[in-house]
Amino acid sequence: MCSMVRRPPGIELALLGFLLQGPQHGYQLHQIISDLSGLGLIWRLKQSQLYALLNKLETDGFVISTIKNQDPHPPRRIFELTESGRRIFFAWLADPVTAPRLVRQDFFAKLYFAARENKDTARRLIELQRIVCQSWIDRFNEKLAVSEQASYSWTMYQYRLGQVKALQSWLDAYEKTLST
Amino acid sequence: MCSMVRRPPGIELALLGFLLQGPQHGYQLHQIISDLSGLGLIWRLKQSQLYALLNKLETDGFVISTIKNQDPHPPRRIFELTESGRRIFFAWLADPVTAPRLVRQDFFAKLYFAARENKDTARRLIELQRIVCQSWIDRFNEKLAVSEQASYSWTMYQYRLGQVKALQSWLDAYEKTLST
DNA sequence: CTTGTATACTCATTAATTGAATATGGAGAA
DNA sequence: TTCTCCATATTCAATTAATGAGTATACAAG
Repeated sequence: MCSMVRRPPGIELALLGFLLQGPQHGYQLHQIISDLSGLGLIWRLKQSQLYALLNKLETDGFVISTIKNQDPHPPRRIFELTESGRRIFFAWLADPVTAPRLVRQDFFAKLYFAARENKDTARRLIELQRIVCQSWIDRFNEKLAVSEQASYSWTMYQYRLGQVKALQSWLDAYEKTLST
Repeated sequence: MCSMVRRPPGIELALLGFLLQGPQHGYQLHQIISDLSGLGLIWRLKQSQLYALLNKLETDGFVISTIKNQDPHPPRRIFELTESGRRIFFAWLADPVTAPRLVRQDFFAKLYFAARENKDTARRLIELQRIVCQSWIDRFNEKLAVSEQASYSWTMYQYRLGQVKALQSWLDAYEKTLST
């Protein structure tokens, strides 16, 4: 029974993010999060999955739902962000991701919401992520230094170093577009 | 009951790969696959998970297990590759991965076994992956061409393009080390 | 008048993951 | 010696997650 505080995965935080605009029902949220010009590029989830996530968020107290009858239309379950949900969302938004493999989905989800907030929020996120990115570069360089040249791990770290360097370039380029 | 043929995930194929060397028991396989200078850099799995995977592989007929008593030591369950298992492994090994997100784990697992086979196998894999990688670059360029500049999807594709280009550079560099 | 699609959510089943349980031998410390 | 800790080797029950189908209505198009 050691429940502690669950750290919801990025996709749940994204759900919270969409509820900032105001209460929504599940079906609506599913459409929004599946939008192929937005987070649909990052995650795809089935309806039943989405409702499961919303249930968890409600158990954690990050959202509350109320049934709203729309007779004769099917009744809607409206989800609303709680104060606790708002807090955890902004905490998540302010933090860079801690591993390169989280960039593709989690970082870009954060960026999505940061950019929709305002340029400063986006800039702050990029700044922090740049620092973390630099630490990855340093770490991989250290790993390379202690790996036998052309060994499997050396080869692998060469690749990973290349990936994080490409990320760094991208962060630089993106930051420039924000300064205008 | 539409079972069809299950396409096992990369980690199961890796298990088959380790059985090429000869029959092994689960505990041994767990140690081998967890080796931090090998596939342990890519995947980490718990013992109980490993046995679950082996059970699936046996159901599919890719391995067969026999119990071997080692009294008074705990009995071992020895796993052996079947002909069908060997076939599916080499088919997997010969194919490049079909999506950028599969490079980090699946492609590098393939490379691990390809390189341990011989240089030609590795070279063939790299060659094929280069072709696929080029197609990713083309695709992202097309996406960029039809995306509104500085839109979210444009931004995202810029990033993805950078990543696959870095992969391409790495493939080039790695291929050169093979030619010596 | 019929077919198809959009709305809106639930549920039972299957699949995957987890941590713990089991049971023994051997190494090293006290 | 005796105690403790770690390595060996696998299984299992229990929790969690994922999937597809089911339900039921409205509305538009053909």
